[in-house]
Amino acid sequence: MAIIMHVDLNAFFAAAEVLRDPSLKGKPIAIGHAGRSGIVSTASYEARAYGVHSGQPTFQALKACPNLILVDHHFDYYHMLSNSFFSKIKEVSPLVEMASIDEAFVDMTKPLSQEKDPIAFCRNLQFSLKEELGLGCSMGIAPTKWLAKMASDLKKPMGLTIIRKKDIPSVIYPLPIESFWGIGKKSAPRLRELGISTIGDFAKKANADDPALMELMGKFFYTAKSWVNGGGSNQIELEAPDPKSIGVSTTLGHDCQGFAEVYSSLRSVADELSLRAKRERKEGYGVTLQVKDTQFRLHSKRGTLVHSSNDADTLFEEARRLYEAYFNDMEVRLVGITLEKLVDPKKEEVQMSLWNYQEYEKMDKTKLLIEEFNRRLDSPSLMRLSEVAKK
DNA sequence: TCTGGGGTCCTAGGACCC
DNA sequence: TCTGGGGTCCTAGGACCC
Repeated sequence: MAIIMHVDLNAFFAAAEVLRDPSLKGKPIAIGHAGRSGIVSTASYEARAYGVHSGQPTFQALKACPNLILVDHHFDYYHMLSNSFFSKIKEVSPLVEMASIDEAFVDMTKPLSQEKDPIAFCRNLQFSLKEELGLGCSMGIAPTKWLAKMASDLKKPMGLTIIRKKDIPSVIYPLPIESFWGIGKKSAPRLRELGISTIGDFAKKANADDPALMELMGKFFYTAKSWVNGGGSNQIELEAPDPKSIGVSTTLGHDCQGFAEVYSSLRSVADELSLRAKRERKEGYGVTLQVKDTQFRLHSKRGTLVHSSNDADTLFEEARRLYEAYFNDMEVRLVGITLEKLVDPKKEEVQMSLWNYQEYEKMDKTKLLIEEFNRRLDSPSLMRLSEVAKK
């Protein structure tokens, strides 16, 4: 049987900021903008003690924790740290799947089969990640990816949880239905209406093929039913799949009505999208314009290009056409453009990517990463890029 | 001072064809 | 007097995740 490990970096963005600025250590911090539409993306454990949590508007977080230190995102730096994390994991097993910037699935079947004390082996890995990268993590070990993910969520921070198939009824079934990975805040209340308040309640009804439950969940019913019975994938996806879409959106400084008011924002969204598509070396045929109204409802309209493109003017003109045709009378708080039906453009000369992978793969030490990041922050090329993005 | 931004996948309904 | 029906492709919206 396969042994799958899920590794989840604890409060990753917050931990990364503490590494850059050790004076933040032990303090309540949150990553996010302080402005009108800022929300918390990650809070340190010190801040969580005050009730600060991700997804919370920053003004509410500040109300809950007046000493809260708000720190802006540094995504390029997080990606560099994340790469070091994955390199370190790959030293233990080459079968690593990047589940997100701060999560990995690892097939540990082979490395652990040779170990007398598998638990000590995993603890060692956990401590060396902490020591060498300065990043704490929680680990979940189980026969499937879903169970490993559920396991790593059980103990945080620095948890290590093992779930065997026979442990499912005692460990997983008592958990509230809200903790089911794959069931979110829309479905959970509907399941509760059916009398399902724990994962065990779900398993019981699912195994009886309860018609109301099947109707409610659609195709996902079969996947979820398999998961709670110890089934589901244990396959590690080594290659990141080709992206299916690339999108850029921005919340406006104030609600806007009419094309003239969103012109400059839409222009910078198109420019940023073009840059990103070019960096990924993708062109697309589908251009979707997205807007959010003042009631926070999302609307979208799609256009199709005759020739695939990632040209900023082409993307902008298509977005403008859609905006004027469908949204000119709407009061909007967000505009975005997504490029879809992606294709690889004809081979061009190899373009240097913004972050040279080879370069930071060599740098194992966090300190070097930080120095490199800070150096790049001051570099003129990056300044120019951020200027472009602002226009 | 109400509520981000990046994605993936699924579904319902319409257009179109035979 | 009643609404064929199956298949495919496309679009908009929505649920979910980090």
